[in-house]
Amino acid sequence: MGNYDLLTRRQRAVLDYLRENEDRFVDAPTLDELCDAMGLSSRGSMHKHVMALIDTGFVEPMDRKQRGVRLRESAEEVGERDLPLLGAIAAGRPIEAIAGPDVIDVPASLRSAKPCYVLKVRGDSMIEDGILDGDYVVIEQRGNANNGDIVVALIDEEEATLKRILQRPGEIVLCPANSEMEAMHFTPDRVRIQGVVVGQMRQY
Amino acid sequence: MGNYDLLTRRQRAVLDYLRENEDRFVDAPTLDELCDAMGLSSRGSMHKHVMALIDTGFVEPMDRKQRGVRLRESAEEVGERDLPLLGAIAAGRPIEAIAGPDVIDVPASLRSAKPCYVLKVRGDSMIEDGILDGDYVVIEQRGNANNGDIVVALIDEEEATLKRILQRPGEIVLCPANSEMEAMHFTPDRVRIQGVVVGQMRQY
DNA sequence: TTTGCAAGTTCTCTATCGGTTCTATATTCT
DNA sequence: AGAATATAGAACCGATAGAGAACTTGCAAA
Repeated sequence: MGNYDLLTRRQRAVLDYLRENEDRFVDAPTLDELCDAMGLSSRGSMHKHVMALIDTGFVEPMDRKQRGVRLRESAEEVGERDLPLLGAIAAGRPIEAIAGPDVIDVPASLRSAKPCYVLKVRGDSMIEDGILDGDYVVIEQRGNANNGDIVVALIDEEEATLKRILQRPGEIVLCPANSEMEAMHFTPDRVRIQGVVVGQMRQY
Repeated sequence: MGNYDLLTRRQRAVLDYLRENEDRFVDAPTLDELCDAMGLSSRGSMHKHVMALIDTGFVEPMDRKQRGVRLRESAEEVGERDLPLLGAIAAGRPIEAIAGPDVIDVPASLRSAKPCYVLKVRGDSMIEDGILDGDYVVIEQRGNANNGDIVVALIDEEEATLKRILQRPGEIVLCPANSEMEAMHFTPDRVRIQGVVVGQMRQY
């Protein structure tokens, strides 16, 4: 997300105006309307400011789009460290929505630079790796993993599960960390990796 | 960070003014504004003072940027969420200093409102409670605990240990979560509670 | 399909702001 | 007295800002 400090005063003024009047407009405002609102008389000048806001990421690019011109606030108020809390993961079920906030604060040390999200763990299948029922795991979103990684895997496009992965020729093994459970063997086409655990948090 | 003693009186005055009025300015002040505030009439003179502050590292370099007199104060940037990382705790030894940063970023959800600090866990004594070697635990600093809490306990004013606590009349039991270890029994006068685990973090 | 207009894009030109660099002069301290 | 510190003021120039014109493009009405 853009850095507020990089903006000039006028750019900030435009941004502030957009934020404060986000709901006032049915469609996004046109450059002319913005000029009008801010006492300018040159569309070209306003265009320059808006481009600066697009460059810094505060405004959605509006390439050529006409009519109800796209000056939308891309900024969810998601702070830098808030990651989306997608839901709860339990072995053998789809990821399940949970009540409560849909973002969660994660320190930089527990996440990677890549896109991440958070899941709440249900069940004891990884208990011997110290992942308990109720823990939060930080997942780096990617489609591949190294052997030994703990991954979120989607089986038959249907069941999500959190397991340690072993990729062998023609076979993928998903290993629970619970001696009462069995490792599961699949053909590679049935398993899709959705992410890799990079951090974990527990509240007491 | 710059050395305050290297500054001349006037430079110090400017720095003090900047610090005291950091939030008064929406934008960083201009040299002229600073002159105005401090009763000078020459931009050039102020420029020289500010350059001195930049040289000593108190102010961000403002290469040609407009309104560029920005404090480079680390004070604000040390967020509220940094907690002191006191060291490593291993059963039966004093808390041990460790290399690396001495603070660590902890999200609000993993700490309490009371004073907290962080310890790095050494050893497997709490493994069955999902606290592994290398994990970070967030400790709320207090001298008492409820039965069943995981606490940092100081034994004989000497050995620190992380255990689940059971307080019984005339006796305190410290229970590891590791079936290969034995619970330890002490008379209450030998044990001092130093804090209670309220959060936990693990990096993968 | 054509056509007209609304609205985004790209220019140039201009004014002002504000950081930078000078020189010259004063003040303070050793 | 001489060095370090401060101040004033002028000249310079890049950055910011706005105006306005010309061009392009998408949408919709004719």
